Amino acid sequence: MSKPDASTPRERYRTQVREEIKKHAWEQIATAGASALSLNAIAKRIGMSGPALYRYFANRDELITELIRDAYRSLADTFRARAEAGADLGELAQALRGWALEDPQRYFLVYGTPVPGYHAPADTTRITSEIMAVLLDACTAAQPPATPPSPLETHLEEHRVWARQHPAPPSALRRALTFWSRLHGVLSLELAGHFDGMEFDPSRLYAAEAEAVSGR
Amino acid sequence: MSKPDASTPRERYRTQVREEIKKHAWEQIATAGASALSLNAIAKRIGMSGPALYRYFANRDELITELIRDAYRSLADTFRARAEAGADLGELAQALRGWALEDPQRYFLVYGTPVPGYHAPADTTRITSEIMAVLLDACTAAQPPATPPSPLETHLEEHRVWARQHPAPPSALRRALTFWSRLHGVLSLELAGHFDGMEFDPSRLYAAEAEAVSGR
DNA sequence: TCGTGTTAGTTATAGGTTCTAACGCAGGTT
DNA sequence: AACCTGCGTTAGAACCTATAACTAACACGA
Repeated sequence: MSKPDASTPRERYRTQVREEIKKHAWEQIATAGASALSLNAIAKRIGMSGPALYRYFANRDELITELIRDAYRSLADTFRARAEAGADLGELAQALRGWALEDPQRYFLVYGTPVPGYHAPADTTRITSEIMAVLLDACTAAQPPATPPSPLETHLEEHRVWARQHPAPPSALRRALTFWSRLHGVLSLELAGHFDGMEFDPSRLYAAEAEAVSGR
Repeated sequence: MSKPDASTPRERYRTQVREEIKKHAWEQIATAGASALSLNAIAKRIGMSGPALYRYFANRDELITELIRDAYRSLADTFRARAEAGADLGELAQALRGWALEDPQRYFLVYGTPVPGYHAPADTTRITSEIMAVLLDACTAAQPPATPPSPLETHLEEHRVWARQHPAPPSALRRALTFWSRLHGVLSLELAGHFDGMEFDPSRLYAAEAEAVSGR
């Protein structure tokens, strides 16, 4: 699915088993959440006994880290694909929602409650900045009507290291952040079921926020 | 803290122990998150052996449910207190942020990743609608410049059961929802550490969103 | 004051988890 | 063909939730 399956048959077998483990892990996460992920249960379903799994993942955390990495990778891929197809901010917003609804637990794995001790490995930041780059592209393309920069925008202009070398104007920096935070706001409340009792349609709220953030 | 401690000394002792259990549970959650909450560890720290704790809480879920209820109660109380002190939307936003930063894990317990099987008990919805009522009051007070209702606003007007009997105009319904979702968006990203690498000040973004949602 | 029922605590136990250790064995490597 | 690397096994330690059975202390009515 990702690596070109190198050299030795040993390695090929190894990555194949790793992939199968991850597949079952995703199924388990989708139904019961990440906290209920059991290495034992996965091993048994694959057909091998408990500890064998530790040949492939050092521990539970490493498996989850791998899943998080894959989730980020998946989001970055769909984002980039849509962007290369010429998507504007509104379409990116829709892509984000589609990706989230496709597998809510995957969304929560990335954007949900973090476990206090855990720190993401360095290479996930590379993926997140890839996502951010796509977003900044789209925000820069969405030409804003020239207005005097807000205090927030000047602050962002002074702290723009997170945008790497991207030549986005301050208004685009602000727009990217609000895109992210507003859409995540609606999405996470919806996926967490906080709109459940209420009878309105969350997609309408999402659409309104997406429109507001795409520049009227 | 809540109940007036009724009748018998047995009951008083009982609620006292329950309260101590919850106190230790909160400490544990604050440092290691809700998923790492261990009844055994709590019992030992209190000075009694494991299973004794089951006299006070039927199981782990019931304890966590109780904590969630308390968290909701706490948020509703601070919200209502500020509202009764004449706070407008901007001050409510600040109160929300203060409450969240005070104990991030408490915030996540309420607004974080839900466990798939879990369903909140009926009486928490009463608390949430109390919070919503305060919010709707403030949104109605923030007199919007009369504009033609957006599609979202007419949709909300047609599905306003979640607002109970509150006489908020459609624009206030929309404002309450965006208040909630936008502020939650910034807050949850910040608390989850997604802004960590970036060097800008999240409180500035929050302030900007709070201002935008309070009606310029 | 003396039973009697309730309740809080105990230990023992069952079944679950992650993860380590020690071992056999087969397949790939040389 | 012989080696040896590495996969999978079982055993077991140290946790966890939760139940069962039992004891001790307390509350209260006769």
